[in-house]
Amino acid sequence: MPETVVDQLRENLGQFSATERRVAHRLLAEYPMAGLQSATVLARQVEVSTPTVLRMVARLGFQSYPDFQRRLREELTAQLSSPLSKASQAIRGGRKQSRTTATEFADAVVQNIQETFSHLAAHEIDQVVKLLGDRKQRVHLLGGRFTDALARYLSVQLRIIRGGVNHLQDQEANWQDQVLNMDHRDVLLIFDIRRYQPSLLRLAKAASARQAKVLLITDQWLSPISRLALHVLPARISVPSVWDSNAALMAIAEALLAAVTRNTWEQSQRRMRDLEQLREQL
Amino acid sequence: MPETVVDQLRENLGQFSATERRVAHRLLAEYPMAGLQSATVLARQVEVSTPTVLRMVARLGFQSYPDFQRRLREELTAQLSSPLSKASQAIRGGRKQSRTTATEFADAVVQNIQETFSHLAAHEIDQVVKLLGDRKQRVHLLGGRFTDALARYLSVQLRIIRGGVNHLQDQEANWQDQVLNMDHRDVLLIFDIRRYQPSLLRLAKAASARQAKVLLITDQWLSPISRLALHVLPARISVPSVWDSNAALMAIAEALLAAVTRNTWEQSQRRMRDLEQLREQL
DNA sequence: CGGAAGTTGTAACGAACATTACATTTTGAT
DNA sequence: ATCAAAATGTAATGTTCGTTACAACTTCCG
Repeated sequence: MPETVVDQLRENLGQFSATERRVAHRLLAEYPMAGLQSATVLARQVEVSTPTVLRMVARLGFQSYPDFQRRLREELTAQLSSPLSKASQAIRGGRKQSRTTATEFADAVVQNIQETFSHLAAHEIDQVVKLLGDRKQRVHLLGGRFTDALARYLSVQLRIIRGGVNHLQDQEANWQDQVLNMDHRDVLLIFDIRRYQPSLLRLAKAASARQAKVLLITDQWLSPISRLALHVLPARISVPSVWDSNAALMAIAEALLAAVTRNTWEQSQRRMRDLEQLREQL
Repeated sequence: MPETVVDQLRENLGQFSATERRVAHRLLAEYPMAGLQSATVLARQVEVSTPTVLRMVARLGFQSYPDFQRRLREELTAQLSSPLSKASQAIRGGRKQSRTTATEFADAVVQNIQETFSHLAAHEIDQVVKLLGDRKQRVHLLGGRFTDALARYLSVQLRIIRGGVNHLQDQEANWQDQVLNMDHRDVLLIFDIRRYQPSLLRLAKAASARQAKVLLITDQWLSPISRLALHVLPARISVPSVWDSNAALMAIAEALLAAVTRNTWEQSQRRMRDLEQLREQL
């Protein structure tokens, strides 16, 4: 027997019809506020008829909608009175295998991010942010087999707030001519985690030899590129899976982007406005 | 200017009449549950007439009792969503002096991931994992402007453990012929967060019309695609930055991949070995 | 004691709401 | 393709609720 309404919702999600499920999703997403409104308002929000909301609540086992709301309020006061409600809620979550493992996975990711940031040097971050925000520098990004998606992600975002951003495409042959043109005004940000790719090291060496500044985001065991890199930001990547997790790397990338955006807000804002105009014209 | 309803109640306690004060005391004692009930019920509990309750609420400056309740709900969600960091709240409030540090950013990301997974339904995850692991299904992935990097990331990983994985490239024109060939044996996994892209909705509609199964990973406000989607996995994306964070989306993607890999380990392992051999030959 | 100002409850009204029955549409199986 | 079953929306109904007007009551000052 499920204890909380959240559990009840999650357990019965499969028995609901498609439309009822949309109601349930809204309740889960905006819990518990969505359920404290009137059924009519809730129905309007998910673009469903009022009876559908009521049927869903009835299928959860409640005698009436007011009954359902009363239960929500009771739960709420109980939850608010205990300070560590959040943790216990996550633990109480569910018994099914996949959910337990999904939660364990999430816990591992959370721990990775916390450890990652607790080990990062503020000085290192500041320097990287400064370089990425410097309009006099050209910025090149790339990653390995799995991490290249991150390089792409960051380059797309960075391009919005500044020019001179270049994502080195996958074909190694294309890199060469671009490296040839590099000098001290170029910044090369590389994502590289195990198993470290020799091709990335070769590129880093070539760029470094031409006075380009190499920045590295890697795992805690440090890619060999770290020896050439001006700044190194290591992240934790271990999770209960055969694969490694790139979530902490992404958190770093996003934190960098946020900082760059904030530090160069006037210029960034201007550029974003121009882009907006350009887009409307097309 | 009092921020919360509690403060407002305490400040105006002196101006209330004796009976009104009893109402206020009840509200303070059982906050905020007492205020989420109907005015009539609340009046009955403190043995006061309904108009007295309404007069008190009016004296607090609220236009109507529903107004008052709305405010309570808003306060409540704000309180529930960020129990651990008052710091981040202060920043969102708009103090320019307190600079958002990388740690605060990381805290927000961590909280996002925790909330995301605490709201995910086990049933939903199971079904998605099942579909992604089903070799009889073809899997297509794509995302929006920023989230397409995630689609790419997941497709690269998924391709290692199973065939029939397709990442729909950015040019919208290229989608069309691929959608034409879709039927009930196709699964379309879409990443779509605000600002939701109309082109993705169009594609989802076309695919859905051809009986392809649409899976959606979105933000907590749910992309319009959610109406067509067979399964929806919502994530939290708010961080102290002008940008949204995709970290929780990535965590979901990685959790899915881990589960699929585990559930179909024999087949996956075989394929990975074959790939390894193939790579050595090249 | 008398009267005015403030306080509180009663009662009536209208709006919003939950609920039900029913018609329509969709789905799935044969 | 055809039909039964399920799902969903529409419309009508009775209830609860918030709101307002007004009368009864209290308090306090002359």
